[in-house]
Amino acid sequence: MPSSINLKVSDVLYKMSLLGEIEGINPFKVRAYKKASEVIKMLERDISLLSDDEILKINGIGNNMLKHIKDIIRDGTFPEYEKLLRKYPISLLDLFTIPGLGAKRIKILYEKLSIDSKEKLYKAAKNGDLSLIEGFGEKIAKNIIDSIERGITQQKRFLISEAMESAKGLVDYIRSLGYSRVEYAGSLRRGKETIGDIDILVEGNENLSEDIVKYPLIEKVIAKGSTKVSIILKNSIQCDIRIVKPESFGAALCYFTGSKEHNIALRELALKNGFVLNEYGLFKKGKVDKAIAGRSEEEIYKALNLQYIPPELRENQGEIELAMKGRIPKLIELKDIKGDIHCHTNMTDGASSIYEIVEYLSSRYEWFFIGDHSIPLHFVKGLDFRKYLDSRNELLKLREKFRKVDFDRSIELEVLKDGSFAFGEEELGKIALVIAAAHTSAKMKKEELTQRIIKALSNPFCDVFAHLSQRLLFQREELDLDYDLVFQKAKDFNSVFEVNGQPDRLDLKSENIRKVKSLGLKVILSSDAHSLEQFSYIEYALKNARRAGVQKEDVLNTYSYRELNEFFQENRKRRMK
DNA sequence: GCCGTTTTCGGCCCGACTGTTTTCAGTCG
Repeated sequence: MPSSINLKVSDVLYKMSLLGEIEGINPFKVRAYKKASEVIKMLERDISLLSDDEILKINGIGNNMLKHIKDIIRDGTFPEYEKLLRKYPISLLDLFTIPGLGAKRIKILYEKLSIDSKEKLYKAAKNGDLSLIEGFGEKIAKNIIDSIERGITQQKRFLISEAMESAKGLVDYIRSLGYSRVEYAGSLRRGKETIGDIDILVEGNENLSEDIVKYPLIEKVIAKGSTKVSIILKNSIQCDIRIVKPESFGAALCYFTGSKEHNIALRELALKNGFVLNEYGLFKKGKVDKAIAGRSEEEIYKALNLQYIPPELRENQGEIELAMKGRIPKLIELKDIKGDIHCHTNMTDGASSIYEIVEYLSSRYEWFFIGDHSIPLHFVKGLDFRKYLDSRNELLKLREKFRKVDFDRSIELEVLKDGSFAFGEEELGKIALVIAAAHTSAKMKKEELTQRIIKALSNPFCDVFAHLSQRLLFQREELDLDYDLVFQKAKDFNSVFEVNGQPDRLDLKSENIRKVKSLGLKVILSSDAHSLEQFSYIEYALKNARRAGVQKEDVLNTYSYRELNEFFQENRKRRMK
């Protein structure tokens, strides 16, 4: 996980890049600051603990940047940055969040009208002061007013589920117009935790733009050309639709899937090999009329002598080097998943009855476990042991009727403040699958909290540990735990961590899944469904796991029902010794 | 400011769209 010092360094370098842009320094310097900011943000290890040599090994960081970084770690700033801060107010950077405003225009606004905040900008636009400046016409002023009034900024991000729903709606609409090849790209396709905007690719012709802007859920059309339409939907998600020809579809899909860093690395590799790569195809240098590849992504990677790289791995985090050596892992796929372990019925905070869930899942999976919260979570009617047993017996009776599928009752068992479980040992032995989780007392000291979790993991009956970090995206920070210590101890207990697919949880997050995998531990994916529709959320857990490079054999959902139960029984026995 | 199977200097991804113009700069992804 990025340490707070990494985020600080990354933030200062990013601000430096923006101020540098305003100042008008060499654009490649700007890019260097941005790139350094980016890689440090993604860095897993605490940069202040790395040696100079180790830092210099990071791609995008040279001697000058190293010096800046060390200054920032020590002083929180560095001389070149200070110099620009004396010249421009930091509040100027807020203006970058307004679409259509970049460094050049921001500088002019500041120098000519002393505008250094959204408030001043808004007033000036309303008063018509902007028209005093050459190059600022009516439309720009209107756009500024519009954006500020509606709070449309470029930094807003969305849960993947919200973005996916919007994307599917639009894709269906375009298909209904008679276009058959329509795909979403961008961070949605890469399965990122949160999504900034939606990218959609359509094989079609220029007539399509006219039809697209008739989509009823559009709030605003930003741009409309023959190959690109940009819109903002009513739920304020921006959506870029690209219209491409069949011979370019693969190249465009690759290009618009990104990430940007992956693309740049691919293009640089292409150049080294005497090719030019763009969204239309892969071309021999100087012969841009005839593409070597472009119809499919596979074609392009192959022509670059690379193994195919799944979208989830395209972050320029070493995947290109792996692909050169043919060592891209075969990632787990949806079809490998045989069952789910974690959901909620209407006995606690779910929407459906046990029967409805069995009926729904019996046609989808080979096996499944139906869970529920335990005491002492009274606010969601958590089950006591008696209720667990009774409802389990009710469930098991349904085996008669649903013979083709295996199922049993799990429980999301509360980890108490001292790390013990809400049920005693004798009771625990009678529970088919224990999913330990903490929902309360998060405000403990880091050391105490860490010990609490470790104690829970050491319990012989801790079959699975659910949503470890307790984060809720956009709402709640992750627990302040010593994660490395927790994972280290987890190795001793052969613990299994859940990868929760609720779009606001996605917990473990992919960085932590990677760590757990590297220790040789298994994970288990879950939907944590609270309604029938939410069982599909396991796909978000899957995406998260794929981004961590997880393979079929790392994931217990790929086991048969028998193998799975044997695994857990083995684990319990071993821990009791 | 970074980087090197063409390089320690001279490159650095590149095309689409908008707005304000009259041939293009700025922004964006």
